[in-house]
Amino acid sequence: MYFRRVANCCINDQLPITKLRMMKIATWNVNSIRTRLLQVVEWLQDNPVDVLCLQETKVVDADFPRSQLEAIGYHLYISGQKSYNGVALLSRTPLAEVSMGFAPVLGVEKAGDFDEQKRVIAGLVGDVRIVNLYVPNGASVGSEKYDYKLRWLSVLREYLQALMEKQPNALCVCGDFNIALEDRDIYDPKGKENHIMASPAERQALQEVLDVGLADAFRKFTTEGDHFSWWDYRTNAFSRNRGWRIDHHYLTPNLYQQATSCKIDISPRKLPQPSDHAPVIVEFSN
DNA sequence: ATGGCAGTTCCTAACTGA
Repeated sequence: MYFRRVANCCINDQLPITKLRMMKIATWNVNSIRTRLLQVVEWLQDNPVDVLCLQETKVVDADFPRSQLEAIGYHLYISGQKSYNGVALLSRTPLAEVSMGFAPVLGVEKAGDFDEQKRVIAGLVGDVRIVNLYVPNGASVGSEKYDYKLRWLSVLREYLQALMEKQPNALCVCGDFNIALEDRDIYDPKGKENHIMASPAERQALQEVLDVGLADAFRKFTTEGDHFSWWDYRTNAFSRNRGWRIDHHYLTPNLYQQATSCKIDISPRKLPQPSDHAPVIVEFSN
């Protein structure tokens, strides 16, 4: 019901079957779209996903490198700023109801100043609403930015709650969350209790977001640790697989049920001049 | 304990990231 049924057809004019409709949604923090453009183009040619959610584009909308991405068949929806943050949705079909920031859903008063940083873009593909997020990093536990991160997550919870109440679509909330929710999401969780991305208050804040009714697509298929989506550029962290799983797809139950795989593609992380994050792809079938 | 590396701009120094 969340995908268009493509066609009913018959085998030997007897058995009507319905063709399955597949859909792939990927998320990738590219750490500057201008620096990573060729890698993104080549990755999309090898992995023609329906929607790619980008974070940390680091460019104002007027300077976003559109043409090469449009040339390979993607519609672009972008919300960027100078130097920092910035999110984008790339879709093979036009998206409906595209919105940037919290204000279109929460109103300007509740959104406050949180939309000054470009971290939220959402749109509707078929009956699936995709929310693409770049959650604040938080610097260090106890810092002013850490407090901002916690307050931002509180606003996010209200935003998602409102989205689900207004229009109960199938919801895919994905992006760079800058939080490893569980110890198995970190290469070595020992001594990380006071570490940014692993502190109890951050995890609790994210859990409260998920409590609106979202589940981790990756953990439907993979329970063990040692699967990561981000590796520090320093100290050869990638070659030693000292990583963190901080890029996620969180799904409402209807969509969670339809998920058939969720995989991290580490191959772009091996390239020269890589992003420090790897793309993560979830696949659905109805 | 500290810094390691990378991207951007206020560009050869300072900032942010995670």
